[in-house]
Amino acid sequence: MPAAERRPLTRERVVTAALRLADRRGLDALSMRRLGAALGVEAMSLYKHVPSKPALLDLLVERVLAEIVLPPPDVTWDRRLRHVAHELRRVSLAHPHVFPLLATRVPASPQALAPLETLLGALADAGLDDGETLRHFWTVIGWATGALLAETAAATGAGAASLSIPADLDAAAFPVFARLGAAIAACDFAEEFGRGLDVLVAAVRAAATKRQARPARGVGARRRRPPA
Amino acid sequence: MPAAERRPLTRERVVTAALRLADRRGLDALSMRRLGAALGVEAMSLYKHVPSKPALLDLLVERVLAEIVLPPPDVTWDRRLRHVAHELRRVSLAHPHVFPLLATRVPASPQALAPLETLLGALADAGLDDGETLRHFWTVIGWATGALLAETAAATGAGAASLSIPADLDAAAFPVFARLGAAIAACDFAEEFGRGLDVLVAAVRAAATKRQARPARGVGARRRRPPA
DNA sequence: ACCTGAACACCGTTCAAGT
DNA sequence: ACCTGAACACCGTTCAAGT
Repeated sequence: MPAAERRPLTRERVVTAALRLADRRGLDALSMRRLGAALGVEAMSLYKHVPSKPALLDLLVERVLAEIVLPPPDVTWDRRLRHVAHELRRVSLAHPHVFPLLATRVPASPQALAPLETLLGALADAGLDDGETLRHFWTVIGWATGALLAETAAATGAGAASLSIPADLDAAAFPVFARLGAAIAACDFAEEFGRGLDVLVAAVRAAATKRQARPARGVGARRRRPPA
Repeated sequence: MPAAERRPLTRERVVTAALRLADRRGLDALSMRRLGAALGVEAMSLYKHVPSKPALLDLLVERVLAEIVLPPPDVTWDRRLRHVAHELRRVSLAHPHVFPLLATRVPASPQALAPLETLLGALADAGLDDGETLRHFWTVIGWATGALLAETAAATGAGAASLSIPADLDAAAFPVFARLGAAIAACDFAEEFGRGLDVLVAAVRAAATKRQARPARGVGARRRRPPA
């Protein structure tokens, strides 16, 4: 193993090396000791730049989310929504071993929050009120999380394709399952991601259209704000 | 700590004790040594009943999913869909520390697969073709996974509410985020789960209606007119 | 002031030795 | 045949001692 360059250790270098280690050898291989070795340093030196291992995992999440390229702000809301979703898919597949962390830990830095703001903005611009915006935000985020958890698990070969038909499945007790078995096994993740997005964009459009047909009723419009 | 009963150790007792330990003290506290201690036995004795710790975690997932009560088969498809979703939410909140495992590991036993079969059956009965059934299946599963990951994280106090506004958020750079901050913090998970379900049921209904309005086209078969 | 060796309190798992 | 003590190869983290 060639000694790592003697550049001074920084938080950025630590996170970069951690991401590389996780990408190459999986999350289980990411130990403080191994990470130190990859940087040509003792494990204990890492604690100068990172408070703890959980904190390092949070930094990993922020780093990956920061790789998302935002859409130009002047395109239609549905293109912005699709853009963010596809970018999330892109960076997730670039770091499939890390994805379970993305699904589990919440980012706090502005860079990691920016894609979420873009998504919220797209939904608001679709014509949803605040409550509907939040609701559809959760639906999109939740759907993407679940879909990508399945796809990244398949990519790492770890947890099977998130739904595989056991060989000894009782076809009489599980008729639909048995019928769809082939379709499940042959699932084209890329196409399914696009079609799932179609379903959700259509749902947003339907909600917005319905709202437009209704007499306008803002959130809290009935209540009067107390004077500041 | 009272010595556990001297009943003979079985796989079932091991899984039960593991679930109780994870529920009470969190997943991090579930070590083979501690689990052995809870059963009044040495850690190494567990390996007689369970091949490894990852295998034990899989058994934990199966146990929790088996707690789902299936709907009666004779109710409408949308009630069956809602029933399964609400049951998944119920058992998830009964074991919030275990939920990250549910989102990450795929069940294989018939008992754990039964709720999925019910969900697939409901979608097929809604009038979707095979491809659409699978697509909406993923949408529902993905959405529920994401929503419950957020809710269980909030319940364990672990990862914040999956979306919290940092105190120092730049309101100018994150206008929608800042506007929705209060609504996010006050989110009523139970109501939001129901409304998210409404969105997805409506999406299924729309797809089914659209299909019905289309000239019938079976999977891989051109429509053939029955002789008049 | 920075880095680190040794140490502490743990892990999952193996296996030879006990009963 | 079953159980287990000791051991192996690791963990994350602390801290006093070195430079």
